[in-house]
Amino acid sequence: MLSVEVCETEGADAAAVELAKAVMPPDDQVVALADSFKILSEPTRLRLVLALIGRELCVCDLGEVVGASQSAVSHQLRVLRNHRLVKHRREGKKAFYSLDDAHIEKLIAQAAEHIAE
Amino acid sequence: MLSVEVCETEGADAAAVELAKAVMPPDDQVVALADSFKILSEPTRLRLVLALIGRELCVCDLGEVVGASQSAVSHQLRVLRNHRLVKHRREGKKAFYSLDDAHIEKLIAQAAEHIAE
DNA sequence: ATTATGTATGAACATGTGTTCATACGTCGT
DNA sequence: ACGACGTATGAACACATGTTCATACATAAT
Repeated sequence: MLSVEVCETEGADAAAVELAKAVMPPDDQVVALADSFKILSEPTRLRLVLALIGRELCVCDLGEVVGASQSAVSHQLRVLRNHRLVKHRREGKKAFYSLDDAHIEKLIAQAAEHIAE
Repeated sequence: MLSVEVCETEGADAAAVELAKAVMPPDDQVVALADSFKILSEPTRLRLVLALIGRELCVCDLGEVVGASQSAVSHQLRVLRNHRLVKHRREGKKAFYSLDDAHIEKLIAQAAEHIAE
């Protein structure tokens, strides 16, 4: 049976190991979960999301709010877009972005509590 | 006054920009928040945390559960330790790790909801 | 003391990723 | 059609980071 090397000592809590293995989500779910966290793990992207809480902003304005270049903002917005965190609407030359995921704000609030420790 | 280049058009919603700037948390808080997310953004670390929910495991057993080498596990455990996400207890040759942050499980649960989309 | 097991750590390496630069695309006004 | 402004995108570059390898440290047994 597939089994990585375990502690040679039988002292290793085999029962706990089996339980942990049983509860561990499948690979793709873990990766997907990690990806979700990764999106908010970059200051620029996190600022973009924070800036969009409660309002709608165009790319140019987002650049000023988060203090990043137009190109950097556009690149990161694409990442957020691909992960369905934001949506955009075109009005003339401008593109207005807004949040597209209701869970995000809760997630951030939850993490903020963790920070407060 | 400090002000990055804004859209030349006055069409840019100046009021929204000011509001967004006002609400934006200070730099160090944003970075700290991003760091929190970053910790859980790597599959191996996330698996370690998931494995430790509800139980205590030694380094060796953790290696088997998450499917990583002893060295990799130890390195990542140090990261989790430095951020106070896990604590460890020594018993003989073994080092038993357990979660040290009550918020984590809620954070993960919250993110899991986001995944379900 | 010496050996064996479990864990920790530093260096090297490979990889992923965020920014900048240059440029292309789209829309509006003239 | 042409120019100006806002936005998007690809390539290159710099940098952060996760893994492996080798090795050191700690504890227990002989």
